[in-house]
Parts: sequence; structure tokens; C-alpha cells
Amino acid sequence: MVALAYADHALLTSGSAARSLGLSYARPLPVVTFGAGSEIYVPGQAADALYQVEFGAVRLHRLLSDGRRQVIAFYLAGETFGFAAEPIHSFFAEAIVATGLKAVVHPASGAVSPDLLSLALRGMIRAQEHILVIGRQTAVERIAGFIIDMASRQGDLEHIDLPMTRLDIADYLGLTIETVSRVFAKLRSAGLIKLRSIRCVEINNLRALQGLCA
Amino acid sequence: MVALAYADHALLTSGSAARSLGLSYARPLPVVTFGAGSEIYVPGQAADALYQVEFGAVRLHRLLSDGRRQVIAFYLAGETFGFAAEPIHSFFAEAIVATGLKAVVHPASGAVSPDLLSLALRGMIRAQEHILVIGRQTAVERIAGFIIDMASRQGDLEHIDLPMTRLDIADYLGLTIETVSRVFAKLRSAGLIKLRSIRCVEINNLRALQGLCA
DNA sequence: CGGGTGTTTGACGTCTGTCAAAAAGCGTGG
DNA sequence: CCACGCTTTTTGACAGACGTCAAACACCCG
Repeated sequence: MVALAYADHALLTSGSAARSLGLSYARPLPVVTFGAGSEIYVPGQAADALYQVEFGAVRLHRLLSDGRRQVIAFYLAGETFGFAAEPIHSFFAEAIVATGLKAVVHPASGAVSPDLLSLALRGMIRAQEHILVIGRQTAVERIAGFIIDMASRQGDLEHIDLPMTRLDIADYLGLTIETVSRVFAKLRSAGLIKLRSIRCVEINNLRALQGLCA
Repeated sequence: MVALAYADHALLTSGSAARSLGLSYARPLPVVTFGAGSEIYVPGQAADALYQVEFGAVRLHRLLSDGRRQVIAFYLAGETFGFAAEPIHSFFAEAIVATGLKAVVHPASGAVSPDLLSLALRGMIRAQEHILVIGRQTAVERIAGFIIDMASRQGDLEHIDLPMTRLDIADYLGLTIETVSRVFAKLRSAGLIKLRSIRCVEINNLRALQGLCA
């Protein structure tokens, strides 16, 4: 872990790992590893590459001036992120745990592939659906939906990894860490989920959980 | 108004105005008018055209099973909407007032223009920023930001049209109609805005209003 | 001049946030 | 292997912002 963080730091300080990757190659690239908690890009940084998660997990977030934070999205293994409407990023992207990334395309390149548009559209729809969740659902609905979402993205009901902290989940769902903790406890004592460990959930009653999502 | 609604109804019932437009022409099309409150498309309908607003205003929204509604976005004159990640729509698009639309591109066509990608990305960023607003801002912050956003989109601080109802605003900002009304009253009595009429706002103190947005 | 929709205002309730402290994990080092 | 210290999580008591319910008030158009 120390070694990873160190390598990561070296890449970042030598002038943006992202940029050097994006400009050096035209094709899929070697996996670059980021240590837990390290920054992949920050607001203002040139947006000249997309990333595919090989392993680990990434959070995209934004801060208000007084420190309030909103996590915009999580990206798990196999998912792609890094879109920006302008030539520079407007969010933070950070590795949640030790994470391997591969730069897959270069948005500034002349050709626009239909795949790229499709990815962008999927991202937009996902964001718009998240607006509904945050704008109109209760804490229980949000968390039940979140667990189901994580399960479906990992294709497993019995071993759902939650690489992010409760604070990350809270900031993603527009709640506080205490509310997240309380709702998890409630779902557990109702027998709908089991907390195998602090970062691993099992769904015991999918139907009931789905029933909690409006 | 009756005439408009009637014409709209005829178009819709004769098998989707959107579809017939999208398939009949390859280039910019004549303006089609939709009456206040009429549907432009609904979830499940084929997504085979984008629309540019010529005049009027459109709301994009989604419903939960129990009737809770979230307005995802408003589109004013000059703005473009109609993106979908799948071949069918997942939201409702409705004319708020009498509205003229022009179908501008056909997303299913082979060529993907950079402009199209740019529009999609801009939509994604806008949605992601709205997540921050709804997830982490107070009622006053949301409404102050909303008024400023409407002003900048209309390029006028002294005559800001709010074509949508208070309920639309509430459902857009994740609030209730009563809270929206109360905050407007508060901003008015604080001298930051003037309500020229129920659907027209004037900003008296932009700095103070900006100061209210985190 | 009505009837209907949309808006405002008031009184009250509650869900979620805030503050605080204890408990549980987890990596480090003896 | 266990003790230590840190971060993360859980739990409790309390408070506040916003929602709910209800009624009065404007506005629009016929």
C-alpha cells in the first residue's frame, strides 16, 4: 500500500498522470495504479482522457465553499469515467481504495465514436435518475435503492462490496453519516440485509428491499 | 390557446409528432407548436429526434409510483433537448406554455457529430451540478441559485420570465410548493428581488443573491 | 360576475440533521 | 500476539428546517 501510494504520488507530481498517458498513446494503455485516497484529477485540470476502472473504485465529487460535499458518482471495475463538457474538469476524481485505471480514449481526438456518445448519454441518464432519488426519496428509499444498485452492478446479491465509507455514501445520497448508519441498522434488524462486515453487505430479502424503493 | 391545444392533440394522436418529424426530413424542420400542458413525448416512446426550443418552455420530468414528481430540467428558447441513452425515452417532456419546437438532428443516424457529443456532455454536467444543488443546498440557496440561473439563461436581470408554476419550481428543486412560496416572499421582503407579476421576477441585488448561494 | 386553478399564509408535525460520546475496526509497533 | 492510537461507525438526545394540512387569497378566462 505504501509502495502504491508512493508510485501514484510520483506520477501525479510529474505533471498529471492523465495527461502524459493520453498524449503518449493512441490505444488502450497499461494499467496505472492509484493508492487509496489519492487524486486522479481535480477541478481545473485538463480533461484529455477517459478512464476505465480495471480494479478498485473511484468517487467523483464536488465541494461547496463551506466544505459541504456532494459525491456525484461511484465507478466500479469495468466502468468508464472522465467526461467533461469543457476542456477542463469541474469535479474531483479520487481512488477510494487501491485502484487500477486504463486510459481508453482521448475525447479531444477528431473522430467521435458512437460508443463515446453512448457512454456520455448513459452518464447523463444516470445523473438525471439520481436527481430523482435525491430530490424526492426518503432516506430509507435512497439506501435501499443504493444497495440494490450496487448489487446489480456487481452481479451478486450475497457478496456486495461497499468500498466507500459511510461518509461517501451519505454524501452520495444527500444524507448524513448518522442517518446512513441508522438506516443500515434498521434494514439489518428488519432482516432485509446482513452486514457480513462493515464494507460487505448481503441481501436477504430482495423483494422487500425493492418494495422500499418508491 | 384552444386552437393550439387542438392542433397539438391532432399531431400526437396521429402517431407521435416526434417520430413523423424525425423520419420525414433529414434537415432542420418547420416549427411545430405544442399547446400549454401538452405532452411532447412520454416514457417508452421512441427517442428518434432532438428538439430545439424556438419559443416557449419545456419541462422534463419523471414520476415515482406514488405520484411524487421530480422535474429534471427546464428548456427555454434556444436550448436543445431530447437525448436518451436508449432507443426509447425514460422521461416526460411537456410544453409548459405554448411552445414552438424544431427537430434538429436524428440521433440514430450513422454519423455522430462532435456538436452532438458536446450537447450530451453539457447536459450531463448540468445534471451533475443539479445533484449538488438538490443534495446539499438549503431551500434559500436553491431558490437564489435558480433565479440567478434563469436570469443568466435569459440574459436579463430586470425581466426574468418564470413560465413554470411554483409547483414546477418546487419539483425541480426538490422542495414543496409552500416552501418555494415562502422563500420567494422572504427574498422579496428582504429587498433582493421584486415580483413584477406572479411569473416575472426582477433582481434588485444580484450580489446579495449570489451571496446566498453557497 | 362566478368557477377553477394557482398562490400565499398560518399552525403544527416529523424526518433528518446536529451535537456528543461510546464502540468497533484496523494498521502499527512493541 | 497483544496493546496502542487512530479513524470510522454506531447510538442517543435534542433541535431545526422543511413538509403537511388547511384555509384564505389572487388571478385568469369564459
